[in-house]
Amino acid sequence: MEMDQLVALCKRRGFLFQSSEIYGGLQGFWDYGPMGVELKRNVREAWWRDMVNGHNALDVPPGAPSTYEMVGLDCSIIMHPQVWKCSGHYDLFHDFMQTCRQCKKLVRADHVAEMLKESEWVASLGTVLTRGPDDSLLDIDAEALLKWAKSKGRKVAPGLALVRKPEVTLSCLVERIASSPSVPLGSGELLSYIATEQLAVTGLQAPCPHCGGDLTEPREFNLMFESNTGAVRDDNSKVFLRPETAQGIFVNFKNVLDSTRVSIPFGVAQIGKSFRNEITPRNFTFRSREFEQMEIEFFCRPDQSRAWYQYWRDRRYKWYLDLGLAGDRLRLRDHDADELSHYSVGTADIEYAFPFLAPGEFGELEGVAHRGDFDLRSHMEGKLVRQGGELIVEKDAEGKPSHRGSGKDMNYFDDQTKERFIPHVIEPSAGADRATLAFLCQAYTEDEVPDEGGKAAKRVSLKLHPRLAPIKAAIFPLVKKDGMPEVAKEIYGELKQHANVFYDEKGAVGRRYRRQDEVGTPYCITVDGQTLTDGTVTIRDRDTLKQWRTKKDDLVAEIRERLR
RNA sequence: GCGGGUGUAGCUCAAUGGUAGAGCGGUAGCCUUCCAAGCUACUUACGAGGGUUCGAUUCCCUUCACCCGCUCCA
Repeated sequence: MEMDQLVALCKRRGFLFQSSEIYGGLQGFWDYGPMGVELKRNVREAWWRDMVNGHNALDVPPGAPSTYEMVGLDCSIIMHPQVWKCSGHYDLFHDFMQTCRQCKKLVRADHVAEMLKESEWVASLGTVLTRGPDDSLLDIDAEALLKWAKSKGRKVAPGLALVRKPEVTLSCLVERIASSPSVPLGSGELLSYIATEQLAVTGLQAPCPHCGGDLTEPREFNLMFESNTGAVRDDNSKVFLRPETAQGIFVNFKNVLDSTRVSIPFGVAQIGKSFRNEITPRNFTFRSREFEQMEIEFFCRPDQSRAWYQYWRDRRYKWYLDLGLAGDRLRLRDHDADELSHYSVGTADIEYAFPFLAPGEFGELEGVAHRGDFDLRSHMEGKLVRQGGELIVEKDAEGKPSHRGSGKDMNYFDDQTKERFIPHVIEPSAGADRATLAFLCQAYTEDEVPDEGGKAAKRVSLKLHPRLAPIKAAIFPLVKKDGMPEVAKEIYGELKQHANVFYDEKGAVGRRYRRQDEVGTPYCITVDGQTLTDGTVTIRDRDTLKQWRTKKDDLVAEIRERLR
């Protein structure tokens, strides 16, 4: 399936529109149409029902170490700025980036020095320099540099000023050495000199690790949306739209404990919007700047956390399978150790092979992370960093915490064992929009069905799970006469009390079937001549096209059964 | 943020420096007894702003959005 076809169908049938479309659209923002809003609501409700509401706290679910409780929360989108400072988002999401003016590549400012050490062209340059034991430069051989620039350098560092304008660049370097011969020239300074084309105009410039070209000044790419509270806009009034829903759960940990009588192990669930000012929103709704998360923070004893991690990882994977994502397009991938976040002991991604990705590539639907006690401790003690194997409070130059925590005690007291500890956290964090998109991609089907004359005709249908389908059933009179519409309308009124059903009497019945196929309606109920004599109707299955007769009085029970 | 490509009706696609067409769709009606039938009528577009020009959808500039690559991100 080509993504274009799905995008076209989504627009045509009212699943997804570009935000603010009449004004040309806004990158990274999307609107759900009348069909889309039902679909996404069904995704959310399936999740809430399966994870929270419908969870039986008295039974041990398959694969779970024990029984557990589940409750929900709905937290504000804008929270105290200190929340994001302690969580690490404030520092992490303030990346400074530099662009190479020659090769146009984008690099993180704080990675440049490290990347230069590993750069191919720097290594090549190193072969013509003489170094002392402490890596300082002993001698600058202008002849050798020039020779390198005109041969090897031309290949590995085409953007380097020394390569593009060797004489000009070298003369600046020579002048520098002549003017202050007592100050030794470090290798970093040398790299800057040979990367600088017009010293007088631009000053020294940092070289690009890729091509040696000159980098722009570091510019801030803040991934958190900012706003201000109150009338005065200054640094003190600055607030952020949450980049994840999780922190609302952590900061309410004590409130939940004190108000609900839950005891460990238990999970707190939340569904809500989050915002990230992504540099490059791409791939339909997959990477949006405003998106909805479905997150669980599951609190447990540290010694049981691995078992719970395993449980949630498998439980969440199965959830997608049960709702129709194909096993060969869905995978559960454990992160490599070097890929893990600074706080995580283990993380697995649930990924789907979206059609916009290259063959063999997968996109993340959900991350299931073992977060240890990182989050609760962060809000208790202040922003944490890993040092050796330990998490310690990050300190500034004066030795004070760089971001002070709340100071509130996040310990849990176990009445059974009389132990006091900070619970460990398992976090299954799912994207509602990504799940919705995956279900749409999976459901999109083109097949051939015989038309009126018996010839094969192309059909587009959405083979959505009945729980997810926006419209659960459509009710048609076969023709618009002989009292059929009256009976059909009666059935519609009856069913509408139980499910989102749709009535249609316009045009040929085949056309009405096709229209429902395109929005994924699993069942079509048709009132025909026989209905008027024996009270039965036909039910037509979207995927098999099979039809069978049911007494119209049994319809409510049958449809409800089929929608479970 | 950079480079390349693309923007004409709800969708797919034409034509044009001088009144923008079609197919499909949608709406209404007729007809129609099970998979997009037929007939009639109606409906709807040059992404936005500026410039050149007597006149711009067409040429130029800017901008916005989408696609591909870089980069980033989960």
